[in-house]
Amino acid sequence: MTRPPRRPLTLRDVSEAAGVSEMTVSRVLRDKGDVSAATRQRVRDAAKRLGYVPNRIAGSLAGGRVNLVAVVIPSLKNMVFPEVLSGISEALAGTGLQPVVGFTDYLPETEEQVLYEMLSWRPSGVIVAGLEHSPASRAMLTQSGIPVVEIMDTDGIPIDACVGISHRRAGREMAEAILAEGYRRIAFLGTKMPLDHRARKRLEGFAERLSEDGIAIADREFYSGGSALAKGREMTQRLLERSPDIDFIYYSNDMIGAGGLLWLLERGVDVPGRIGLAGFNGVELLDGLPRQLATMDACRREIGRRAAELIAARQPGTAIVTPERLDLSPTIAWGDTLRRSTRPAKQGDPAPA
Amino acid sequence: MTRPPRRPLTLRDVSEAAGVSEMTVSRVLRDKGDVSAATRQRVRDAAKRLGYVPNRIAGSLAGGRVNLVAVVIPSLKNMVFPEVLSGISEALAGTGLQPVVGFTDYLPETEEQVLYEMLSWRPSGVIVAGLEHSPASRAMLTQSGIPVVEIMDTDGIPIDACVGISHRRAGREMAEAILAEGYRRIAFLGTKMPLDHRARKRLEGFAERLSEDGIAIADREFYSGGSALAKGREMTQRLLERSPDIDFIYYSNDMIGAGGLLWLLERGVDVPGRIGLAGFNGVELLDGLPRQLATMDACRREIGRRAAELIAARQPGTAIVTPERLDLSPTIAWGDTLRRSTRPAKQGDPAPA
DNA sequence: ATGAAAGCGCTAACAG
DNA sequence: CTGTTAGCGCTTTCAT
Repeated sequence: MTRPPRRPLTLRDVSEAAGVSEMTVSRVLRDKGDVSAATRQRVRDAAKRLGYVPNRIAGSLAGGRVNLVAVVIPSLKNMVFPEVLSGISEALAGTGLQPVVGFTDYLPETEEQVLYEMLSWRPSGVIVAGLEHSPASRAMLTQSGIPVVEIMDTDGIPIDACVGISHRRAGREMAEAILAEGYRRIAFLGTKMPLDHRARKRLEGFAERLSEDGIAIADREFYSGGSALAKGREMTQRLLERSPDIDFIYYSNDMIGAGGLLWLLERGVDVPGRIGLAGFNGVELLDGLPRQLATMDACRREIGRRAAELIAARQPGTAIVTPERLDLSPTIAWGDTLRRSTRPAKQGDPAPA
Repeated sequence: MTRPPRRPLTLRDVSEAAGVSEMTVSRVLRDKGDVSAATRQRVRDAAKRLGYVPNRIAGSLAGGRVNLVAVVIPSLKNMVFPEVLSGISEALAGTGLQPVVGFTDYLPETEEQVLYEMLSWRPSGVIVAGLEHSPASRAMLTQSGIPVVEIMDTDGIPIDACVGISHRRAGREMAEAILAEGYRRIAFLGTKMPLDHRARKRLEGFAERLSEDGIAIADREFYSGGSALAKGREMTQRLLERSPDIDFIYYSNDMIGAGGLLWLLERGVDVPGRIGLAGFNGVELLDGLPRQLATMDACRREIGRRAAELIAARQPGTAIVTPERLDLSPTIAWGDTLRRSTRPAKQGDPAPA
């Protein structure tokens, strides 16, 4: 490929083509200040004809305003984040603000670099996943002087503002529901992520609530990498071979939960009679499995939306007062794998074991 | 929340704190030019102590270089794009380039706006999904004078360079395989997306190959929105009620294919004996289903990686010659739902119908 | 309603 | 090795 390296067009080119000052062109292109309809038209035509695209680098430097919002998340592999991003993107559409995304891979050090990188563009706001940051990251965010919204989690003290759910409470509530349905030999299967603070907090809240009823987690196992569905199968199998008397499995996400569910159904195990299951996230993706896995919505899209709205509301000129903490309340989706109470048999149910 | 609006620090602040010229600070911070170890240390300390974050807006304007790569994709809802993005992100890590993502929602007009928006930041390259663009978008990209890589699709003429697969050929090859296995009453189920050119091209190639054997698509149906797994179930059911003699269903994506597969297995239908199935994309997510759906890898991650590498290779200073067309060759993953030839029975197989 | 002048904060290019 | 001088392309401010 060889294309002639053209000098990018500048305001001056348009100004010459339209026969007006650069200033007037600038005014027309930004709809700022009074310009006669005739001039406006000439300028618009010239700009379009030349294919002029303004240089925001220069514009931002001069104007002191940047229409960028930094979004810092761990990864796109974890299905929750694409949805959060969609929410952000949706809410930002029409505000003139644009998301810029960076990934941390759950590494505090990478987060630090990414934040530095993004802040160096002087964005109008930052949305960052989680409340746990390195001291250097905290310092940068605090110093930045722009709105900072920490998302996903509300168990902790936000630097500036936060939008999310309490994962500790989410774990507690699921434990509560499980106990209420009479399960007692309860196991946990999850990701091995020392740095996934939200999964950790869920497990902590979960274990805490169980212990209040004098119950300990009967068995547990952690995994990393690979297809979650397949992992869910394997782990469930190993778990039940090791601890055959387990009557409930709490999974740290819906995908491994679905894997476990499929494995159990294939073996004709009575779910939720003999064994109950629950996951976490409420991934819509799984609607359509033979049975609906019990889960809890992580409010992903709404978190994204609200965080973005918060940033937008804090732009200079907007006098809206915004909360510094938005604690959303996910509710349990009971599905077909948690409630023990009898229900009409469904077509496709395997015979009880 | 009320934080004191601080004046952001500038090079001058660091320069004064360290007792050297702004230029020297600039050199240290960019590791450019020779600076004595002692001075370097003093500058580094001062910058860190003050919490200085350079202003790239100014830097880019002065230096004429922007470390941003614009990535323009339809949406994150379609699972393929998070993976493409991951590939891009991976390949860009370490090059000093940073992806900036924009979404088009499959709308040419939105694409136009997003491109305009992104080009106004004078990025060092553009990665954009698809080969179909509005005339205005084409003009902008051509004018931009920066490397443009169109991804996902190679059926068409790239503006500058492209990386992807031929969806037409993908459709043909799947048709070929299906015919080779002896299926003859073949249906198509897919998304109703007049603007998803890749799905369209797959279907075209597919139908074309069938017709070469004198076979027409026996039935077809399109959907939009909702959970793909559930849609796959519904559509498969309706299809088979309407056309009970169908012996193969080609799905436009793996998720609806998986829905169909689950529905058929629940009913004890012999797959792939009585009816064969195939999807598209090769989503790893589904590894762990009772049967592995036949599919074709869309090379998502690799497309992202190669596109990013191409952009990186075209940066000024890099003299690497890059191809203008990279046509990846996806291969059929036969799974358990396409090959009719007898195979050892697997545990969990339903009895033949 | 339009134009002219003065930077925004940084880096390229040149001096020393 | 370090400093000085000009801008980068736009917007702000002040004239006209």
